[in-house]
Amino acid sequence: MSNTAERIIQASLELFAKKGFEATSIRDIALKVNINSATLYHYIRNKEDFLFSLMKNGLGESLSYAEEIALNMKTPQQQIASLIQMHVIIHGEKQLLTYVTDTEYRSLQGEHKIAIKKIRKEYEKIWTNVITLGIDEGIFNGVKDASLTAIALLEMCTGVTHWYSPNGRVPLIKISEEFVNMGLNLLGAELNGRLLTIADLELSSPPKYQNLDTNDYRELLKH
Amino acid sequence: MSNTAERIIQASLELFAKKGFEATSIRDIALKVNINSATLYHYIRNKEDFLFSLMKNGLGESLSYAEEIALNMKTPQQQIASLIQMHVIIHGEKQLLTYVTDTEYRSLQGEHKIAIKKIRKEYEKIWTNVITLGIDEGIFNGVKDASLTAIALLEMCTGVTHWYSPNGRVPLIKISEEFVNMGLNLLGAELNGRLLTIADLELSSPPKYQNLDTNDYRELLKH
DNA sequence: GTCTATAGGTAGATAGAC
DNA sequence: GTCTATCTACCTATAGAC
Repeated sequence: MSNTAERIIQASLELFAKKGFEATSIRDIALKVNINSATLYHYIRNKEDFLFSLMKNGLGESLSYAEEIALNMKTPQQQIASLIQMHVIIHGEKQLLTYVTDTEYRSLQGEHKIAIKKIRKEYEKIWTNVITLGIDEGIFNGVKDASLTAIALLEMCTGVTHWYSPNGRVPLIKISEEFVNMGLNLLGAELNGRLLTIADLELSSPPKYQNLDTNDYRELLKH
Repeated sequence: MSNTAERIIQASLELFAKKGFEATSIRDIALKVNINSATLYHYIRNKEDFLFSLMKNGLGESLSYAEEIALNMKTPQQQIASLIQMHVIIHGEKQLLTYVTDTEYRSLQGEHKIAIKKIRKEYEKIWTNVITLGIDEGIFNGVKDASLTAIALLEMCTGVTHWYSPNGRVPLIKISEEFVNMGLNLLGAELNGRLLTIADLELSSPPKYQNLDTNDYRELLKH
């Protein structure tokens, strides 16, 4: 795969994140990559299809991680903690992609919009199921409505993509741990009469999501 | 103030929310209001200035509510509970305005961008201060980093604007109460060894933010 | 307060040469 | 794989009549 393809993807993500998809023109991307705008169409079918590929790729990866966690982690506490940590780290490490994915849904059309909505729903369903299980088993005693709780937690964690900076005061791994603790608090997960924390859980450490920048971009383009 | 002005604002909010600001043309708005696109410029200076006015108005109202809460509520528990409830209800009742305000920051330019950022920071500061106070007084024992906690809570509550539906399963007032409970859990606010809930707090009830649709639109337009 | 007409520019996308 | 040239459509905004 050519270097030009990777540069197109990187430049597009930067522009889409900074200016927004609609405000970014084909010529803006071409200028940043230092190619002619007509050359872009050798790599992409059209602008909207390109956005769809980016979003599908980003969401698909998160979904497969979530499925793996739901399968491999034993207790609801470990499952929700791992989901939170994975979600936060991905939204920090792959900030441009998650930011674009989270903000440009409106620019999708027809079947593309339906397909992305479906992936989102599957992802959310995994969170809801884990929380439902935790409530039913009497582990999460601070909440009653699993759907509402899942959506609240998801929005809280997704928000990381809006404010996180790699140069910020708190490193991403620490942020992810604090978010796990806040999540466990929110759920009312207790251990021996005190609030459960991430230190009480045996999670795979360090999480394998930490280095995600070696992406395979092949599926994002038309060839 | 003419009826046309209100219809312009309503149509614009609907289009900006559905398609996005950049994807909405002056002609789209004019068509929806059933006027010529040139007539629009009798009411607005230009498209970007109009967006700024909408956002400034929306954020300014939230900020003044937050200032009132910080001033009138006595304890950090009451303050954060009221802030959460107010934020959630506003994001449900004024969904179009908050949605546009929360998603179109990128389309602002120069001084407008700076001004909106400043209001956001002031608003966030109120939340951070309340949480700091609660931590210092030993009331919020589940968190340590007030800034991180404030931003997490804010993102969680702001998310309501993305998924809330007036026709949904749970009424807005109930959602706001659940969010207060989740927020208190997250902070680790306890009472006699158990998690504090909204029922333990004496909040003004029903909240005055419930009916907000009688807006004064005068400041949003150029006259 | 609303219109017609239009200026001046940029948009996404394609044809076809090399 | 990259370019020049270009089509058609649409964009924001304004001038000026009524």
